[in-house]
Amino acid sequence: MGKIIGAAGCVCEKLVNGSCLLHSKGSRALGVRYNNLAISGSVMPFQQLQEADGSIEAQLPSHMQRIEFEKLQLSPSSNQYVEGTILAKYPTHEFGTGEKVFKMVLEESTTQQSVSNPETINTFIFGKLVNDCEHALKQGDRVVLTKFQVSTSPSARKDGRHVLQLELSEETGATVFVYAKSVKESAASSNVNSPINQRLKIGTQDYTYVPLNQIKDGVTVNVYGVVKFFKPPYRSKGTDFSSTVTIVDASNGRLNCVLFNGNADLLPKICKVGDVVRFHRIKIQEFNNELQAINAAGFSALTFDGTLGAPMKPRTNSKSYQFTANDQRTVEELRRWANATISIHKPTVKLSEVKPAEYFDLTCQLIAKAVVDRSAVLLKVCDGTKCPHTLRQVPVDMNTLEGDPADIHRLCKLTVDVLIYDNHVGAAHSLKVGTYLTIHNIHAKLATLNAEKPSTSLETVPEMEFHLHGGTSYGRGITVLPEECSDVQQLKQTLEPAISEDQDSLGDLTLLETLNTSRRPSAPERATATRVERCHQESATVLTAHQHIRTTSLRDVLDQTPPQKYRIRAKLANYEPKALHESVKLYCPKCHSLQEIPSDDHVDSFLQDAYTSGSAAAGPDPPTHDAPWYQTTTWEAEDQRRRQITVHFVKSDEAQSTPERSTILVEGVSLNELYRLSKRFAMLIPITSRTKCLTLNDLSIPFLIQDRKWHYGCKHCSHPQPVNALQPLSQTGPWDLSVIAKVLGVQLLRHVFVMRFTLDDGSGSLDAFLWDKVEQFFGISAADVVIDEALQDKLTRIMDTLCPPRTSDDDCPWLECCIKSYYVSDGSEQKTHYQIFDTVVAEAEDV
DNA sequence: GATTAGGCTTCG
Repeated sequence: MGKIIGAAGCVCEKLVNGSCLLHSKGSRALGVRYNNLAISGSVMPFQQLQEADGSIEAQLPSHMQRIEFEKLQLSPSSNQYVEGTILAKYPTHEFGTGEKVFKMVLEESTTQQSVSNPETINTFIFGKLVNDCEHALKQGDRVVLTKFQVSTSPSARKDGRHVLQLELSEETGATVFVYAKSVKESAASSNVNSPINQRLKIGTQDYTYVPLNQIKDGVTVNVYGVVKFFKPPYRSKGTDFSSTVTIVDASNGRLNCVLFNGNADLLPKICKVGDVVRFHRIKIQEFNNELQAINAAGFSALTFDGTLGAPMKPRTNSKSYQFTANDQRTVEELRRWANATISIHKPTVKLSEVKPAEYFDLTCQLIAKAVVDRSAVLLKVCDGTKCPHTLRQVPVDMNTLEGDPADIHRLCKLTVDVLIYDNHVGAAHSLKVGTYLTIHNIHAKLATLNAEKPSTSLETVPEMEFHLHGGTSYGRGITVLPEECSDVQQLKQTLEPAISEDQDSLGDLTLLETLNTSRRPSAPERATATRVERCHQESATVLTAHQHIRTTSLRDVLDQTPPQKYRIRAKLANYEPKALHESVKLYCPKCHSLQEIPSDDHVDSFLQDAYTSGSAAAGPDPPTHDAPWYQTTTWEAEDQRRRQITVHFVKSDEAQSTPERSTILVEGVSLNELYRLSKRFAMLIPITSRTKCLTLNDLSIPFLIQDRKWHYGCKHCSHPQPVNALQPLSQTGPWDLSVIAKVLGVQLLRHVFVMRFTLDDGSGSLDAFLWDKVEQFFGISAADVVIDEALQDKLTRIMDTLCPPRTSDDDCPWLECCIKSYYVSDGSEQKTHYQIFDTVVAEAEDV
């Protein structure tokens, strides 16, 4: 105890020989001796102090005063000293004159208080002093510097450190004091198997840290370790958040820790593998023939960036943690060990390096986000590098995209779409745009691979998509990174130049890519798209995607074999059918069959036949009585046949007050009555009661009319159920079309536009089908246009614009289109067909 | 007041 240990070669000897400091007892005595030395002016330029109880002031001349970094001035007084911890130490450099210099970064430190907002300062050691202490000083050492000089730091703006820097050389009488390790500590750290644990003096409390290879079952211990694996906090199936952390240390020990807390903030704030953690109070128990740790009462965690030289500021939510110089030393040692231990590292992957099918951790900035559906959130993220793969753009409702449109536009070449699924959706929801994140175990999936296509084909470009799948396997999850984290600092450095570079290289057309959407664009979007597109392309149609693909001439399209996809530019020479109402068909999404909408005549005669055959069959009388879920009314039609009309009013609370919103089941009605009733009632289901129970008709006529829209079922794919199956629904309020269809066993047919466009670009001509299943191309609902005259007029106007009647070819507008080619087998031969996709009509701005 | 999870890839 109390021994002064000389450190640096001859300096040490001189110190030991030239002063009577050996065997002194206690720091006060030490202080006096130093005092004497300092006053005598013979103080050695580099000395080690015993780290012991008591403050450093006691060991320095009494007139010396500590000056905090922030109070430093260009001309310091000679009785000032600074104290700090070596955050980084750089290799020695030799000037042409033979003089040596090395640089250190010092962090202001205190011994027994929590460290908050530490300041760092660049420090240069010159001349002979370099020889004295370049090997003796280590990262993590606490030093006291006297008689230093102060100058302005030329690199302050770049490295963010103090605007001043310290310079020390023997000539000016500078001295470097360094705290020596205690004997006990040295013994513990030099032999990790030693039963003597590393004991660190912290204020009034002793904390013992157990090397991981000495962990025993049934005890509660404190440990230090380097994170080898971790799962970011996630909501467990119980009441708590859970986080799994595997730590390792130099003892070759390894410990799986399963941590729970109702507050995710109280779990360790680990950002990446390699972080250093200090856990207080973990309980060791056995599970699956292995020891594992669970957080015990009073558990607290500190997490440190694992980067060498990074600030010693722990991430924690704990308000009262203690952190000593010895803690700093331990963290530094673990950092050094971990950085030299390859198995702990996880390679960082930038977007520019992503390989197909790879799972990796992506550290990035959140540029925008959008809810896709209940199970997925879209994050648009950027890491400052450009992903070389063709990226899948996730179609998204622009109205739900959260983020600065200018940023989204500016960065669209550098951002990737990441789909976040299932249990991660909640976390994704709460992310703020602009945040720095790590998305752990993101999956880079290549959608298609087809290398042997011509370069103009869309298929040649396999699209990469990024998913964060559900579950927590492999640490899947999202971590919000704190600003000061070294990864964020690095990321910022990458992002800034990338962003400014990108700004210049972007054309206006990229705006369209941000508008990429498979749904019908909203009117303002269409208008914007139209304006941009008109200005560049003067096209009557615009693409909703694939703007990066270059245009192919129709002659080249015709020369190539299907299947292919192209971007083309052509004029609409002709189209069919000219009678636009004929362009709407019924499509079955299940069997993909296409059929005409039954004509009024057809429905009328069907209804008449149904009644006639019903009467002729002389079956049981239609059930005219009430049922628990409907009330029945019958009356006679005023026609020659004294036809009986039966209406069953489905009971619901709403029906009592608003007949316009009620549902009726009708029997024995004519076409005219069907029309009239459908105007009055929200929902109408034509039925027949030729059998004992109420049944649907045979799907030759609409099975349901809702808000005047006639809905049909597929004869091939439906398995009609008795209408009584609807009874349970009558309790649940407003009825949903798809639910009714499902309950009644009906496969709904969809209204679609089907037209044939004859396209001509001068190099060639081809017929392409317009198959507008999602009401995208015209921006008009095919189901609505059937019953809405205004929409029919609009459709006519659009077609007159695309293909003006009675004008010369010169007045025809150009159409920008995506088309794909495919084979259709015609029994004996295969014919090539073309279909338009991802294209919408550029609406006139006043529409 | 116990339970949760206890690393080990995916519906999209």
